[in-house]
Amino acid sequence: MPEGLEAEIWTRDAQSLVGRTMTDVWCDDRVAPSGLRQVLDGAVIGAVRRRGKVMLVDTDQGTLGLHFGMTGRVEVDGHAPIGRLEYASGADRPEWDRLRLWTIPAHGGRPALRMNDPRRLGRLSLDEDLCHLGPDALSLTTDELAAAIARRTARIKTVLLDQSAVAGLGNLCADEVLLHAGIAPHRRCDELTPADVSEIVAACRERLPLMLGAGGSTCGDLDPAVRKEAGPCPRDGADLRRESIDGRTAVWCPAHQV
DNA sequence: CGGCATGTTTCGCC
DNA sequence: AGGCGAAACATGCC
Repeated sequence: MPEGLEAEIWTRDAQSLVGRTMTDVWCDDRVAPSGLRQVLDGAVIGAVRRRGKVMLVDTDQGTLGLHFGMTGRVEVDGHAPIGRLEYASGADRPEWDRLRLWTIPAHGGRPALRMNDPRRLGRLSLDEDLCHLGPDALSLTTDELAAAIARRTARIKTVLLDQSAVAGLGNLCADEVLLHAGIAPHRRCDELTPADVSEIVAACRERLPLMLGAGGSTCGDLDPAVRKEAGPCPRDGADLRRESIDGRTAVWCPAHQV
């Protein structure tokens, strides 16, 4: 589930934590840097923000970073802003918790911030250098994308998923953007025209805010059911194609994505 | 049981 | 040096 859109939704929800003091921090040491708890204990939260797919909690003692991997999710004050999960049939077992963070003021006895991640591909970081991340997909400009794909020869979808090229896009959003841009996912970057680049940026600006408002990366035209069935294209009714491109499942319409 | 999964990191090869 | 592409990672689900 977690792409940049989910990180944005959780980040917005966690704004309620700003100004609070961390009174207790617990984490799964297998996914956290050593010393994380000691550093953050007693820290005051100054801001909660997002860079690409990463949620960042700024404190007066350091910045905590939350990477969600394939299956990470967040709960704030016992409330999950994204309740329905595509994965794990909604299961949320305590042993999958990777972070529990209590604060003052508190909201009942529950952690103010909790990350749960069944597959444990997610990570926690402290004062991580994120300078390698490219421009954010939600505010992407034509110049930025043109610069990101310049001198690159890989498939456009693969580059859209490269966080150092564009930050925030995951497999679902990349397919959605290309569907609306009318660009086939296997097209090579060096054969895209300026008009193609503009179409991709326009699709980002049009689709990503809509999906964000609708609930995230699973709320596009290519929702999980459509992806699985690979039935008719939601735009023109042609049969969707489902294939692996550079190790990721791509769903696209061979009729209008050229 | 085999295969697949919304992500990143690592490694060999240009 | 840095891009490309495949494999590995960890674990649950269909």
